Amino acid sequence: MQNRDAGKPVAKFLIVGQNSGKHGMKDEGRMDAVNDETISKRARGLDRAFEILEFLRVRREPAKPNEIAAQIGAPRSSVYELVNLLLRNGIVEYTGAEGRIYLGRKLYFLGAAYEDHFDFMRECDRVLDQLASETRETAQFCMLDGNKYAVVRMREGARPFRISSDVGRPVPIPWTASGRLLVGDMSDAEILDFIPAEDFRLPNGEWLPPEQFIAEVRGAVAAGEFTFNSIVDSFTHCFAVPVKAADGKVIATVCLVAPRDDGLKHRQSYLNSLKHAAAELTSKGGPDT
Amino acid sequence: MQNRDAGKPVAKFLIVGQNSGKHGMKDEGRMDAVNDETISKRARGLDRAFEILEFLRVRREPAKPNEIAAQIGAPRSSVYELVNLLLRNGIVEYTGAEGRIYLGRKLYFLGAAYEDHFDFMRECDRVLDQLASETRETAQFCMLDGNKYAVVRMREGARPFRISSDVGRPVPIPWTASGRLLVGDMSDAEILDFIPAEDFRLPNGEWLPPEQFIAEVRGAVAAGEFTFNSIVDSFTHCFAVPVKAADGKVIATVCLVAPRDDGLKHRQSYLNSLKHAAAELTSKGGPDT
DNA sequence: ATCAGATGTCCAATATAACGGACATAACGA
DNA sequence: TCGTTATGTCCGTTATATTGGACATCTGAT
Repeated sequence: MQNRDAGKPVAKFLIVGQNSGKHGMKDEGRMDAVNDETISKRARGLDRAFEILEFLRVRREPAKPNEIAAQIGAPRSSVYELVNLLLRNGIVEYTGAEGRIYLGRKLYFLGAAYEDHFDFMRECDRVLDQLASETRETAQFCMLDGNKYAVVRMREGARPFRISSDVGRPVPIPWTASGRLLVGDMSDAEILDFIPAEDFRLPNGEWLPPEQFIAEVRGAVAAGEFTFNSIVDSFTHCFAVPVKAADGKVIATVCLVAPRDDGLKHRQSYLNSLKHAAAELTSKGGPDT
Repeated sequence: MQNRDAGKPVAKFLIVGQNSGKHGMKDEGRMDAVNDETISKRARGLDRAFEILEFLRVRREPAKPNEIAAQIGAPRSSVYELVNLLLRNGIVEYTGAEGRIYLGRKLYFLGAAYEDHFDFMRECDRVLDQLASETRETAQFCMLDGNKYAVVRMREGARPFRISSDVGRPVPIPWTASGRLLVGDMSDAEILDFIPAEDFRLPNGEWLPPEQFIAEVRGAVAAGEFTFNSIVDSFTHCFAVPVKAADGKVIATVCLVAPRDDGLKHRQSYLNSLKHAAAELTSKGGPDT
């Protein structure tokens, strides 16, 4: 469906949230929204606000404040208050009918500024373009988003029926080929701690034993690639290779999503293209150091 | 410089923040950040947070928390606190060296979701593409952002030296051709109230008498177009025509930015293309009703 | 007509977020 | 060397933001 500007030129880079250990600012909390332990009574407005935005983002359609409150389990009065603040700031907007609201233009602008900042992303698009035209398959650039996998950038292939996915939609790591590479730098324990247990339950209901997943991770890292018939559907074959930062850490992946028969038929040539692409991105270095 | 995906396909629409009068939610505050009257002592965290994001956006490069505090005139301790919250949420990220921070990936995702939601934007890109290829000039889709003008979508022309502007950067309304159309629905008093007085000071230091501006507005609305040698530089000629919502209100403009000689030479044909483009967008209706 | 749920508004109580200012380093010139 | 500035941290005070709940409509179902 989607397909956000798999297009032409475009912006720049993307940093891993690696907090880089040293310079300043204590690393306190970590983790997503959830509190650490003692259930603190009142939630912070700012956190709630981003919960609302996140809710709208995954829902992908407008909602009424009342409904939002119910869905995210927040006090209605708080949500109304926050929604008003967000409206004032242009972060959310009234949409068409019925006081429903949705993500606002300001967010678009902020996102655009993010893109602009990173030269790497432009490079990334160039590489994806080339990949897609070489293989005629859908090419993607993927990263971790918290403890989920997400497509950051995508270029659809040149088929009559194109395969694509939502940019930015969080997907459980074990469901994806890239997932095998993106957690490659962690120890077994870290991986198990990092990935929510329920994410090993595949969309078809099957249970992927974490040990098996970890074994695949180790294999993928060693091989510098991972390919499989996707486990989220029945017709695609996925190819993923790592993109590494200067220090050798895996910061992203480049992927191809192909129909199964084509995937198997062109396996070697696809992998070659992919590795070439990843090498180009890797050499361009990571963050704007 | 920039040039965010003037590219191919892409997303959807864009709503005017028109608050549409009726349904629910009292319209309280209005306006940008600034308080209404009594200088309330403490600023709200959420507002401050977006002030920070906005600051980074216009600055267009990373900054240290300390510096941000100084620049936006906020207490340092507050800024440090907020920055930490934003970091936790992935809204801002550490960038390269020195605890500097910048807009984060999450914002990119939120912005992408905004785009996706609106079919109109896809249509818009199609129209801009066509405009740009017809005329070989830079084509833009512009709207108001609060009480400023902003380019929402852009397609660069096919010249060796291309003309472009930043997507989303706020520009004083009187500096732009589109500005003459975008405030066309307001009364004289409303216009003067809406546009900050200092925005009538042009970038070259000259003072544009508000009466003159208003006269131009009335003329532009009547003609359904506005063209002039840009007052922000010495080499461009700008063309703007309105895009209207179903109710006839001007919600946006489509523009061309051309070198002066070409602009004058092809004036009529450019205007024709532009009006055709605007008509297409207008007929596609506004918001996702 | 009646009822239950969904929706928006208002308000007082109190947990706490924003603030100012003190403190500790690091970086930098003179 | 020393003083000055830039930077990050910590903490007590207090203004206030968040919250629960009461209220008022509106809707649709029965």
